[in-house]
Amino acid sequence: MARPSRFDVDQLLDAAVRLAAAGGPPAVTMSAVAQAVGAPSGSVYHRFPGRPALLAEVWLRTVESFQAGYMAVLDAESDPRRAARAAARHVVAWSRRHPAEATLLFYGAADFGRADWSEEHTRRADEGNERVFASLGALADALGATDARGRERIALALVDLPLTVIRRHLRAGTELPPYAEDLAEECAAALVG
Amino acid sequence: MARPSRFDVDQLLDAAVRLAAAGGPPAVTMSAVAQAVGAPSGSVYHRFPGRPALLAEVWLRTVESFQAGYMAVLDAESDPRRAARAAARHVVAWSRRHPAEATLLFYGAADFGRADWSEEHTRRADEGNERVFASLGALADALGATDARGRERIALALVDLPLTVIRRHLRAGTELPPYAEDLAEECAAALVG
DNA sequence: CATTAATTGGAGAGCAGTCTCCATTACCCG
DNA sequence: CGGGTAATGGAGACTGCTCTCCAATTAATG
Repeated sequence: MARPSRFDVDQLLDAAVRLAAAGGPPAVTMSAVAQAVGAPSGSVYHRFPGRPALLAEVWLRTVESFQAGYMAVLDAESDPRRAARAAARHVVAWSRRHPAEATLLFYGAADFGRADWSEEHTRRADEGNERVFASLGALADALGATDARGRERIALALVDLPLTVIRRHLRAGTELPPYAEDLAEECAAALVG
Repeated sequence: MARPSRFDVDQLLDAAVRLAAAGGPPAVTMSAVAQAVGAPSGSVYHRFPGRPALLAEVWLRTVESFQAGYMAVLDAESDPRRAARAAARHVVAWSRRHPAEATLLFYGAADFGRADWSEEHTRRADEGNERVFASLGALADALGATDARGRERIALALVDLPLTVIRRHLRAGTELPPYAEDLAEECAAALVG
């Protein structure tokens, strides 16, 4: 029906992810993305109404991809202790497979301009978080963690700590060692008790 | 000898810390700092040769203040297990006392424009890190952690994990609960073994 | 009181990035 | 083969930030 597109949304988002991983969210400028794929800036504005929308999509696509895999792992295992270990491993394995995307996770939605997002984008972000929060809460119950402190300890063990293992190496610029998955799993197990 | 200054370095850095905590490093513009203290932009350039130097000083003053207190705690206690617990507690206690500064720790030197820093600033950053790394290495030895993996686990327990406890709440916007110090200490103990 | 030196105060040049606008291009369909 | 449609390609207005420059101000000093 019309002229075929040379630049599709995912191609632009991929470039944006690379830029963000290399230089942080501020490096994701409309012109930089355009230049990265060899397009004029007008083409970027054809796909995204503005920079806030582009940043929101970069963030949401990354986080939702991470969360989808994470929750799949949580739900696949019925024994809570084994689910906990698998979850911790998964975080590291996912980051190993998606290094640029993992880098983005160490920023927050705020760094991607959440304040300027559309209501729709904000809602998507909140819903994703709530879903993970709910799954994690159910697992915490199964593990006998009843109060806020116990739940926090579970969240630390299954999400934050594995991510931190990655972060140490990204920060230092050293390569992720082969034992990273084991380390995350064994630390998670130690914290879950 | 001369006209007295209305705006001193620390006053400008304090404002910069507040801006960075609220809006991330990109929010620390020369004009924003000037406006925050009620000065014209020229006055900021009188104290700092440019934005890279300002960002470097903001980062280094914060990190060095954190590291000084941290190493004092590590050195004050000779029993390694007690030192470990005290260190974890200290990270949380320091962050509670310095919420804005703690927020900055979740960025990296790269986000504060390390690539544009002077050689002097880069050196200061590296030296601080090496000192902490050395102290932590000594403690790891005392705890019987010999290989890279064991050392990494110690670092996770004594630095990254306590910081992560803070980060969860800063991200979510919830207040730091009173049990945070205990939680960090008990998690660190569990990881140190 | 005049000199001197450090500092303020602010105007504005230059630049980078966002976003608008619209002519042009290329494909699909009847 | 020509009309309709979706996309490109790029020029340029506008905005906000960095940084320069220099006159005006203020206090200590001899």
